[in-house]
Amino acid sequence: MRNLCDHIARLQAGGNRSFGRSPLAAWARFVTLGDMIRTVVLYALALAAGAFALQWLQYNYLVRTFPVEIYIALIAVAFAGLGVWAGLRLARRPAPETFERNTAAIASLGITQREQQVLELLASGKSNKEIAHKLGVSPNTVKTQVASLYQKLEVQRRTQAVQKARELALIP
Amino acid sequence: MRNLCDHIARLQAGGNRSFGRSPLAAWARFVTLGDMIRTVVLYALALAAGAFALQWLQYNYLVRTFPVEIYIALIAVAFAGLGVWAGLRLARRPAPETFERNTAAIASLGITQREQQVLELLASGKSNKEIAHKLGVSPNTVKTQVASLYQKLEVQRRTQAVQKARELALIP
DNA sequence: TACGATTTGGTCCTTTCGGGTGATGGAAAA
DNA sequence: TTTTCCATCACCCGAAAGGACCAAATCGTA
Repeated sequence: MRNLCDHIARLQAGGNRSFGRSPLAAWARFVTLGDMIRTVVLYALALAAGAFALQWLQYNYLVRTFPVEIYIALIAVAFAGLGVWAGLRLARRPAPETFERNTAAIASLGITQREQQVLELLASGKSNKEIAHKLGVSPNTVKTQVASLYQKLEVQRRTQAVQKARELALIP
Repeated sequence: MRNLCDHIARLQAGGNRSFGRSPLAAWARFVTLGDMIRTVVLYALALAAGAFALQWLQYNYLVRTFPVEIYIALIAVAFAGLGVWAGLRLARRPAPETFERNTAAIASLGITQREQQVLELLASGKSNKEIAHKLGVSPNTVKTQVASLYQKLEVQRRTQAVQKARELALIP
């Protein structure tokens, strides 16, 4: 149940420390549904407005004055610009600095809440004694919990534990 | 000379661990000039090809068969699609996983090359003995260098050293 | 050449860490 | 109700790490 090798492949897919290779993949993973819908609606509205304006211009002024090529060029430029804007907006990552804890990994490794707290303090460079003081428990307890963490993470030293926890997105 | 507090403000600006807020800023910082030129040229070629195709269609078939509104819609859709593609391409970050060592911080803290090597191995979870074996020196030497690192980083434990080095972008 | 920085190595001592074992009380599940 | 899991604490022992010294060899530069 606690075999790391069996889990890593699945778990790492859950972490968000690895960014997608294509912008579309990145967008699909990070943009919320509401954000997507808003963007699409905005783009549709802009298209409609543009089309309306073009219709109006067509029947009232432009076609009687300029050759059709200029008309075509204007449409092309306008919609290309709209497309670029929409593309940039779609590709924008909403919150680059957020960190989502890989709860799937935590659950799968059987790491308890208390052990999570200990892990965070451990990763921030605290000693067992400091962690014990901060959590209001005995240093011996912290030792036990740290040892349990080592077992579950399959490491021998605290620097290795920090390294592995960061890889698995257990801590920021 | 080794006062951390005096340096952190300046040094942290040199690290690249903070990503730009707007996609354009991110693009400007990460996309190379060559990449930009290639994208622009590709887009221009696509525009030219589209315009040529439209001209051909206009004088040979479409305008004699369909009303002008359909023609306009086709142009709009085509160029909007082109724009979206170009926008996505422009917004794509070329190498999301790159890490630039904060050499300014390293120099300012007076961290030597050998100490950098030791720091990386230390951060990867190795013990002093393992580091000594990997570098082909005595464990005592590694102890001295690690102690020197602690002084320069103003920390007491190796987990703190890892933490601080990561903050200052001294290591990935 | 002399000086300073770097790299290397050492000793002695204390503290911290890591592994192992065992035990207790409470809460949740079987 | 019994069992299991979690959190807590204790003890021992050895290994690792850390502090405080010292001191060579090397190398670039003033």
